[in-house]
Amino acid sequence: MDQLSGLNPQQQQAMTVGGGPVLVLAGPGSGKTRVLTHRLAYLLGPLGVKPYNLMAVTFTNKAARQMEAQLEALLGHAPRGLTLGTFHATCARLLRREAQHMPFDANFVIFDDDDQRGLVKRILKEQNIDEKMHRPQAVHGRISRAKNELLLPADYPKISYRDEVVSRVYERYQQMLLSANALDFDDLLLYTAQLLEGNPEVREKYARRYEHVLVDEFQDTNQAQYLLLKHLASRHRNIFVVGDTDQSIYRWRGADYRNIQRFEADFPDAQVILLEQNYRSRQNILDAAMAVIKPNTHRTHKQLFSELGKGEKLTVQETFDGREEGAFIVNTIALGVAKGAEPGDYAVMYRTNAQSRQIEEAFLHASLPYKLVGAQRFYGRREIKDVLAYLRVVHNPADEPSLLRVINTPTRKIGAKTLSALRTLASNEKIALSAALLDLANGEGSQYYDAFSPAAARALVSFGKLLAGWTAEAPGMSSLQLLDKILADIDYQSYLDDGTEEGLDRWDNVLELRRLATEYDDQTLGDFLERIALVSDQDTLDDKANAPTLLTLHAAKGLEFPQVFIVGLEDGTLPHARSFDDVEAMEEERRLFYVGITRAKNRLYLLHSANRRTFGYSEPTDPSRYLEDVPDKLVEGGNPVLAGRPTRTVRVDQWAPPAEASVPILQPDYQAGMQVRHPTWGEGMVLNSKIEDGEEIVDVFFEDIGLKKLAASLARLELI
DNA sequence: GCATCGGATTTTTTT
DNA sequence: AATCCGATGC
Repeated sequence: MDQLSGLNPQQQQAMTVGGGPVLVLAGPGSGKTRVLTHRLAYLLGPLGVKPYNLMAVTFTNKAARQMEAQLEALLGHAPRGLTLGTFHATCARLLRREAQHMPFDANFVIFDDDDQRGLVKRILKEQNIDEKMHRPQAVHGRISRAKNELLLPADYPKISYRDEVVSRVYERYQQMLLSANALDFDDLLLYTAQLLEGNPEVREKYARRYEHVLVDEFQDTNQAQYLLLKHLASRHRNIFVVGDTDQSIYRWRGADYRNIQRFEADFPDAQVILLEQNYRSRQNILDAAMAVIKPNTHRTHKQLFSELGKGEKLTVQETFDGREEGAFIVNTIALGVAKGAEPGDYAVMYRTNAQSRQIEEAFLHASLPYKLVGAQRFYGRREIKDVLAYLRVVHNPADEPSLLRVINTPTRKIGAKTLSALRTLASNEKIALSAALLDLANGEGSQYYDAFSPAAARALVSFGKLLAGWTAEAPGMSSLQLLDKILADIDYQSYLDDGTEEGLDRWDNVLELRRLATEYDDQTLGDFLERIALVSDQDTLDDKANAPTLLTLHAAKGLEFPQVFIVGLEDGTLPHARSFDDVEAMEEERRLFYVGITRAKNRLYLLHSANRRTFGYSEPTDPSRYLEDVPDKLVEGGNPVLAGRPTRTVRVDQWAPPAEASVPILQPDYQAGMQVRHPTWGEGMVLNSKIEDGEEIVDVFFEDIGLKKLAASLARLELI
């Protein structure tokens, strides 16, 4: 295999550079991921490094999976034993392995956002702190920030009264997490960094093991991540990091692009390699990107260049309001598709998740399918959280928040009063709530039975029996079997089915979770739960569906699309109003815009709307100040935002739908004669397929049950 | 113990 | 606009 094939000289240099610290400064589209994968292949192949001695960290699981696949293609086989994953997943694995050194045990659960906020809330209540004055989210934000900066509760600076409160809550928060045998996202990094810092034996073990450490998106590492990398590389000093300060967009969660400077200071012998050639975008797009990022301070200019030609000019368009913005997008896509573009070529990017709704409505209205990136949308749902909470309690009985969530869902007549009695009992006996419940499962034989009123005792006993049953059977069951048993035991389907459409939707979501469990059925319950806790938004992206993608600018990092819309380019939205009074935050907003621009390969649409609705009120807006930095000559018809030009608001509503747009823009994926397999009905033959209301409807003849009409997007058909 | 209603509050971005 | 919270009534 010629490993050097297809790489430019700088990329080759990065791939084959000798040992020691290496810093690759890579502009957008310069083939960062390619370089990382090729370097891994180079180390594993020609240099003969064992997979076991390599670590590569990425920011999303998707990126990790992509690298894995490319690596397999380069090597001809899948390397076994390679440490490749996100920071969080890698740390979680390490902590489980080293749990004997930690104040928690190996089957800890990972608390998500909701759990974290819920915990803070409980503490605020417990300590009689006014939630109005100290918003749970804000308090948690400060705690999270402290952890990212390696500040422990004891070291938390107490300058103001607010600090005093945060510090008190922080301390209790850590206690409560430990007592639930739980870690939050930040803990995964913090504890790992602490372990490596404080325990020389463990540090040596891993520092010896990892002969090479490779890091993607280095500009978005925080202090905890930096410290742990430093320790991991302390023995061999072969640390290879790739980053771009201009794409640093996670300052608010502790990321510190100054880590790049820190790296150069800590490793003065670091070799620096610059990747400037862009293989993604047309030159017009790169010129716009450079012009937009230029006003930022403290940056070294990168001359982005492309050999793909100038390409088409950009479109800067004002619409009347958000509704028309959606209509403009949908019309433009319909027109483009009618002229031969693929629906999947398009992406729509926005600053805040709330903006997606109106865009979705426009797509729904036009019966156009779309893909929405965002894991939270699924995993944050009540029914999903409920079911996961059951699994979590069985996996880790110490998880009190989950226990409290499920103990009365569906309702079992265990209300506030009974709960507080149970709590009192548990704290008097110094046992966990779950332990008390498991004992109560013995009915009248339980030593705790008489501590409750007869009705309360009965309710607790029956729940205790359920819990005891699951806990006893779980070890011999797969996640899927356990899930099914729980769903059946609590009759969750009838609980959800309240006769409304929404109830059915909720049950569908549970079935979707069940499908996910099927995928991970060969893994342990702990792996399954961890997997779910650490999914990133990008991980939910379905590459196969040929439909436009809707996503936030943050979620767009690392991705590319032939045609890109960046919408809501108004002062207050991008830059976001919350950033106005902070110079650094404003620079980050600009970088966010830059990241969005550089996602586009061929065509870029910049949209702003004269009126924007927030909190239910529609208000006039000003175009984003960043639009003024887009050079006149790069924009079709000139940049309308520049002084002296009349605005040209289109009223899309009044457009006659373009004739071409009425052509169905979906092409059937199936055609008559194809052999397919359905998960329940087995093999069959496609008799016909057509597009109806934006859905592909396939007629399939199954041997056993005959003719069925199926929606291609829902039935999980598999081509044979 | 549970359902309903009205009012307040919310939106930045995510592993 | 949508969700969350607390108070009220059953």
